[in-house]
Amino acid sequence: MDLELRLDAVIVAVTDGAPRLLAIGNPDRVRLSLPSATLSDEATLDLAVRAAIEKQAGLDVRYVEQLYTFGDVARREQDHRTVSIAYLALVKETELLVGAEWLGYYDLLPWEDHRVATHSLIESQIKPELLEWAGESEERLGRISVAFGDPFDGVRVLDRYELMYEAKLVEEWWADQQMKATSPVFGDSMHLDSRRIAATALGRIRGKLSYRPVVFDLLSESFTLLELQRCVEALAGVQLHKQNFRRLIERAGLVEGTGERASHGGRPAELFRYRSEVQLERSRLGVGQPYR
Amino acid sequence: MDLELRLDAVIVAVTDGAPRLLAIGNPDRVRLSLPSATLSDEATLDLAVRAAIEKQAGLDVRYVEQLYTFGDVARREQDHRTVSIAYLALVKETELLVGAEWLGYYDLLPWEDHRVATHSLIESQIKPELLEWAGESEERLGRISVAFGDPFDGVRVLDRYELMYEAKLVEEWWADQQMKATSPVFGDSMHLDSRRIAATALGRIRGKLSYRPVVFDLLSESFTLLELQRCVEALAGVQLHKQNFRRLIERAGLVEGTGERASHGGRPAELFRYRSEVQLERSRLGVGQPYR
DNA sequence: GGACAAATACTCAGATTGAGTATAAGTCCA
DNA sequence: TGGACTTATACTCAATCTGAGTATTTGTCC
Repeated sequence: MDLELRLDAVIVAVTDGAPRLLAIGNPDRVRLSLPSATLSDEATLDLAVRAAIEKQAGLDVRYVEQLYTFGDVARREQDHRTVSIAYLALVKETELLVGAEWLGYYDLLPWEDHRVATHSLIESQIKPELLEWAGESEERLGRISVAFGDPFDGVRVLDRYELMYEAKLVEEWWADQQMKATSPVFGDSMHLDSRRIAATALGRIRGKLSYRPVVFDLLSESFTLLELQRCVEALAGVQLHKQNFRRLIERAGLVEGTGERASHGGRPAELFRYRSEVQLERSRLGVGQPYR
Repeated sequence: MDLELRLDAVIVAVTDGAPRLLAIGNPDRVRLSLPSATLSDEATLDLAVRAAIEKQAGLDVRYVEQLYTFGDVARREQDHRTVSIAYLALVKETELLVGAEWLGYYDLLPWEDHRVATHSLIESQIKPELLEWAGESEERLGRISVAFGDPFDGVRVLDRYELMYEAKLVEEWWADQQMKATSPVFGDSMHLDSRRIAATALGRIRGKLSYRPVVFDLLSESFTLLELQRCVEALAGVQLHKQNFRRLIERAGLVEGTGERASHGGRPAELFRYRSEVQLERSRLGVGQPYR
């Protein structure tokens, strides 16, 4: 069997309260896909990924983490296996080279953003389709109730995407069958597995949020507590309770005031910076998830 | 650069209150290593791993999960890269084929078992060495205090192994330099990266314990609550408070009584079985960690 | 100088957690 | 046959954490 090894990267930034990921044009000119590179001669995989990103996209990578290795035999071409090691990278959004663009995460996965009235999208459009697909199957009904159930579990992004795929509710399913969709599909599609990998990445970020200080790799050097909160909310896809959020941040000792203040047309807020020393003090950090 | 792709498996079982992992003999006849296979023609990586394990070891694999993909250029042989996709598999311990054996996890990583008086091993033997290695370095001191600090964070198994490695406290460091150890080393060593991968696996299991029902893949069909607790304790490496443990198990609805009872020389306990239906009911399950 | 926007300060009930005490129901052996 | 011993099971309780508020301050912008 023919074998190919690639590195794929989900490069994430948060701007204007929306998480975005970097996508590049594709030979087929239709769908975008994740940036991808062949494995170079660097000593470690992490270094190879960083090098590839900095070369291809010219971005200053703050954080890199291995996501998952995908290696299914391609649905379309048998007798050929692409093993792709997917990485998650966090950056600050900047100007891009031509050929690349930022996609809104919630344009790809609209059912993941619960800051807005996504509830109705799920309840009135998605769930009926899913339930029809499930029929009497206990197994399917169970998966639906866990993935889309109440309380909504933000981390299960991949579970939800896979349900959508199996229920033919995303264009990728139809593309994999080399068909045109004949029933409604949701969210903007991407090339091959790109959207699935992006879903994996979002789930990972949401999971880490609560016990690792990942947000700070997406923010500027200094920020107000509200900006911090908005960034977390964008990633988690939920609105948080301001007072409780602050209580937590303070208790965790994650940030320190700079003394300066920023004003955006309200009472000016103090500017804070991340105290990177906490990594050396405490073990479990991060800006939890619930405290709605 | 020469490139090779392999599948490695950390096959874990819990017997007599001790977590164990499967190791196989090695050509060098000295150190044991993890079972490993080349990638076969199965449609997915998971299937390839299952097939390899069932063929090589004849075990009934209950659960399989991808761990991590390691791909550093070998420290010993330059110009050659082995990319190994490591998997975690959970089984019930059974008889083994010749050439394979069960290793006690805490023989490999003695500093991980806090059910016994490991505290003194760390405080009196390991920490002094680590501190000497750290010297004045804030970064090193911080890592030590987080990895070995109080409260002890069970999940950071890999962090601890890596500190031990960097501080030359495990035989693998010396082997990688092709030297004989001239200062004390801790735990039984394995071939190349095997022990590092094993450490990754234990960390993963401990992490999952609290939100996925992984224990049940290691237990028999029916078990007493104490057996369940002992199994969790073995993996977590901590002793738990019996009453609080039971309170949690009941609240979670993870198990149901079978009506039968088992006696081991005390008041007979009721036998329970895992309610696999919970997976379809609730989202966040598992048998938490703390409730000391 | 008022309307507005956001920050900051407190409060409070209910749930969760860590740690016990008390008692029941078996086995084992002298 | 009846302790001694083991383990199960039932409750209790204080401290803390969480979710959800209310009230007050301090700026900016017309």
